[in-house]
Amino acid sequence: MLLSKLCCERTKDAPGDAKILSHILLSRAGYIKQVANGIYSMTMPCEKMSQRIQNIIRDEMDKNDGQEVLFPVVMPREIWDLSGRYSSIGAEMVRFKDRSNRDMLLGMTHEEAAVHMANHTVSSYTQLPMMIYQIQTKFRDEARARGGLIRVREFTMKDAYSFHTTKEDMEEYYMKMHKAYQNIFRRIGLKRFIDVKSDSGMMGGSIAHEFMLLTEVGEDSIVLCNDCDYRANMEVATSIIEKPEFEDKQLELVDTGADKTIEEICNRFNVPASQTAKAVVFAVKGDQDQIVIAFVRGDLEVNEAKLKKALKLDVVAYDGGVSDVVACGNIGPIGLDSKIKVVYDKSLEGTKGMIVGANKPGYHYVGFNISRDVKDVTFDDISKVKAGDKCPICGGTLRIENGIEIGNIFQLGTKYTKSMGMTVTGPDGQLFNPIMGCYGIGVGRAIASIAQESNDKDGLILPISVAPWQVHMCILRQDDPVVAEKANALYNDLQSNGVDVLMDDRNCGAGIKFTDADLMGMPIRVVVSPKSLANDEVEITIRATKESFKVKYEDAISKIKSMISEMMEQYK
RNA sequence: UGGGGCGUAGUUCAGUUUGGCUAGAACGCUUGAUUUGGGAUCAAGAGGUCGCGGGUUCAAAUCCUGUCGCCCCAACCA
Repeated sequence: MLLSKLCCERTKDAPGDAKILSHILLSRAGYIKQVANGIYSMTMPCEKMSQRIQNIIRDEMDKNDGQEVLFPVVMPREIWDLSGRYSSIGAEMVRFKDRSNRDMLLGMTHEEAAVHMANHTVSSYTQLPMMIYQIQTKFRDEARARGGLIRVREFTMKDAYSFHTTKEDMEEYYMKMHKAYQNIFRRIGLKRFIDVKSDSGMMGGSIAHEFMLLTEVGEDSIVLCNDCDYRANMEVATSIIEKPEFEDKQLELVDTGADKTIEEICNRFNVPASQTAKAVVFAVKGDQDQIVIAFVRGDLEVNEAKLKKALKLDVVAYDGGVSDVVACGNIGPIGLDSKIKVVYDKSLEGTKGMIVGANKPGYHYVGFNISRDVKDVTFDDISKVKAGDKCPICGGTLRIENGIEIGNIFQLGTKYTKSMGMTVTGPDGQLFNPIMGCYGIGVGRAIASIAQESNDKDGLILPISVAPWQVHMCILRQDDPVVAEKANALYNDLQSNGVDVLMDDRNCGAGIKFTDADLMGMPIRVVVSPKSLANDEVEITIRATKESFKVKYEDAISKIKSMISEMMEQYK
């Protein structure tokens, strides 16, 4: 490809609204152009990178007997009614009517389509296990897209669906896909990625893992142990809660004046926050009258994902004032309206000598003993892990990092096969619902992740496994006919030797060419100039290290080819 | 869905507070000359319904109003 003709404009300035590095660099290099909120066009270099990533994904899927298929982008309401998700998914799913007034939708995930396909093709257990996958555009009308390609509304995704006769078979396959995912992320050149246990969310099912790129700009919080390999998404992370013992005293109602916050109470009584309990008010989603109060120890926070799981209810922050609930701010466990649903965190189990609100203006209880003072309490793990907590596996110290979700795998079970009525004849001649797994990777997000992780002050540093071109040739003194001829000959020979080359054939200064080459990030730069040609040499520079050396013109092709295969080694 | 910010040339922005001459700069682009190893110099040039609609005014990029779009924070997020 000749750079002079490439539809891809590099700029010195990033768009004013680009805030994070991957967005800035991909924009400046001309790889992406925003068309609307969360909707981007990709120029040729970006699309080539996308295709290389897709081919690596394909390779790993095919190694696991995946069958590439294509589901429709537009689906009728009916198959989504079967799974119940036509109504359970909100505004994120784009719905519309076709010309004959039928309800249609844009695919945001394809479990329904996968089950529909499998249901009409598989009738015997002898056809299982089977995995089908596609690489296709999805549309999710996100409440807020952000960060360039990090979180978009329209994106290319690989989604795979496997069908099994037994749970054991599904679990075994799940582990294979887990391994395939690690291979994919390593092969596209990501370094700081990990897998974490995650919440299965609205996908349903039991076990799920997310693959995360650790980066400060990540939207997810990940809990990691410094001493063992425990790691989990904040949504499901647990820790060993240390429980300091406080003296068991008689329950006493104390006038605490205007003091309300944990901090004020701690100061008044000179006690640690862990000797208090705090109440956080929620309401059931869609019904602000149905109030839920979560009690956690004063030094902890409520983890909403865990709370929802414990309640088996979707809750949201209560938007009314606290005084609507108990007529004052001092919410406590004693004497609450029985209509209010109450959840206690495990951190409060067995506690004595605590200070809690009294549900009475200006008063708190001191000496609260939960097993003595409250009837029929059950405890759930609903608190958030904090940095410095003890690891639930080894007792080591936990830390928290941010991450971008780059892939996820779910053990779905029979959620979709059952609801959509997919049955297969088993070995015993009886019908059963196949057990499913599903596995997703966002291709655009992978590109953003590479850009986010692999760069320096001058621009992108693309791994050779995904770089749109392996070699970026710069011709200095394009106007010199000898140089131009030699450069063109090298360009053609490299291509006929199977090397992907981008050649900067513009008649402009060296600085401009080097700056653009650095920004665009191809792994190998080859400079052809009068200076080097005077010694019958060309200059080769490695983008990642800026290491530079000269080779004889006639040796250039073999040297470059051997460099490429050497560089490719680590992405095999 | 709350809160905040922004919309002026291909790009990044100034100008809006306090209405007033032909709407500006830099980068990019075109032409010519001189240049040519880390974003060159000189000269000439093209490029704008100031997001869109309505209103106030002798006069609107500027004030009022409606609307659309974009960004950030929070909530949400298979």
